[in-house]
Amino acid sequence: MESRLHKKAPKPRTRIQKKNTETILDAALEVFAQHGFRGATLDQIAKAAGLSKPNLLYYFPSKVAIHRALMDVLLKTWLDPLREMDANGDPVEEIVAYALRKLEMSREMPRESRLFANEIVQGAPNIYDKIEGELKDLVDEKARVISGWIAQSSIADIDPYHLIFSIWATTQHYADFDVQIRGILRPEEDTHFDTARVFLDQLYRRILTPLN
Amino acid sequence: MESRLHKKAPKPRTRIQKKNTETILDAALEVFAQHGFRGATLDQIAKAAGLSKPNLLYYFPSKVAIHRALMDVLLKTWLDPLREMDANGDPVEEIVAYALRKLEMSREMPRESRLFANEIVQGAPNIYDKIEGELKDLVDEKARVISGWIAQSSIADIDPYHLIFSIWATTQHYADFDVQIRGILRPEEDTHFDTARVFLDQLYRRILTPLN
DNA sequence: GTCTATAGGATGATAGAC
DNA sequence: GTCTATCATCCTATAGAC
Repeated sequence: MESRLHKKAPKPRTRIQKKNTETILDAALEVFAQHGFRGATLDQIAKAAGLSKPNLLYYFPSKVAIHRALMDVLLKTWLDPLREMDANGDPVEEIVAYALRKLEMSREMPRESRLFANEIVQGAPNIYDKIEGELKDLVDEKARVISGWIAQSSIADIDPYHLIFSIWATTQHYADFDVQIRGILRPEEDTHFDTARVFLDQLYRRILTPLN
Repeated sequence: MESRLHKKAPKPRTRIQKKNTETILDAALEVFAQHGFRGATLDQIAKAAGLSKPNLLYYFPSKVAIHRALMDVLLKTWLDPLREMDANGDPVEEIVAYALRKLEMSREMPRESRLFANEIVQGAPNIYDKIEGELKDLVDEKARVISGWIAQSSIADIDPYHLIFSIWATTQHYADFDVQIRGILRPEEDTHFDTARVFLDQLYRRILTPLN
């Protein structure tokens, strides 16, 4: 017998269930990312998923349940690039590579970035505990690594936390403020990700390289 | 007789009208910034303004009218710091000063920053014309100024547009992602704006200073 | 599992007394 | 100018047929 403490989406057992669950989450990602939690409606999600509204609610018990399911996956994948930063690698290269990986994520997963941005800008009502928890823990750990690199003069002396913040800001900006950037740079194709890559590589390489 | 082409808020003529209009806009700024356009309700705004809902709609004909009134003021004040960047000043100092002014705005006007962020992340439905218009024009103009400085070797050779984007990103991040930063840095008081100032000063000074 | 129909509540906006 | 009462619509969620 299943737990009754929390209403949950049924664990997808059949192929159809799994497929529908994924379709719904993908549709929900699209809609939540563009309109925010409150601005998104089940009608929009249902339409995007090609299902009826009640059928949506057969797979997920409520609107918040869909959003929560998305958020659970999001934070994990969102932090993967930072986790990969290797304390034993070359300091400058590790940090620059991290920034470029983040930029790559903005290009490949702009919807996830905007979903996250919507949540944070509005006060992180649904993931504040995770920010104070696993996110803070990971950042603290990596900040210590960076501090170590600074102590051994492998990189220039800068605040590790604000360095990480600046990497988040500059890279996610290309996904979150995409319309603004397109409005200014105009070009039809997305060549601005290439120029952004060059810029950020140059930017972080220059601040990190020790002055000696 | 008044124009019937566009429903408008009554021009505030008496002191009371002016005061109420301002109270409403301030309340609306608070609520829209935190919940986005769709997430905000007239009830919330009315409560925050200390007025009844119908009384709100006496001063503004609709919810969108309030939002529009806010957006009109916003874009202007938002671009003021960039306008102040002086082609005749010292190049490095002008750009660093611009970045620090933007950071100051994030500290003093976080609600405006989040209002803007909400609008852009969700695709700028209400101000896209202004982005393609006055915003693009101003950025183009200042990018030319920066290109001139690069041409005369007063600053290092970097993409002017992405430089401006990075200034927007790194500074607005402290307002828009405030909860995240607080969750990680934790301190009770807002000392992180001081450390951010030091960091950004250092950051932009280092990339801009020519290598010669 | 999927649908139509609908309950039940919130929300933007208006009517009309004062 | 400001209020109470209310309308009309939209939205989340459920009931129940198939």
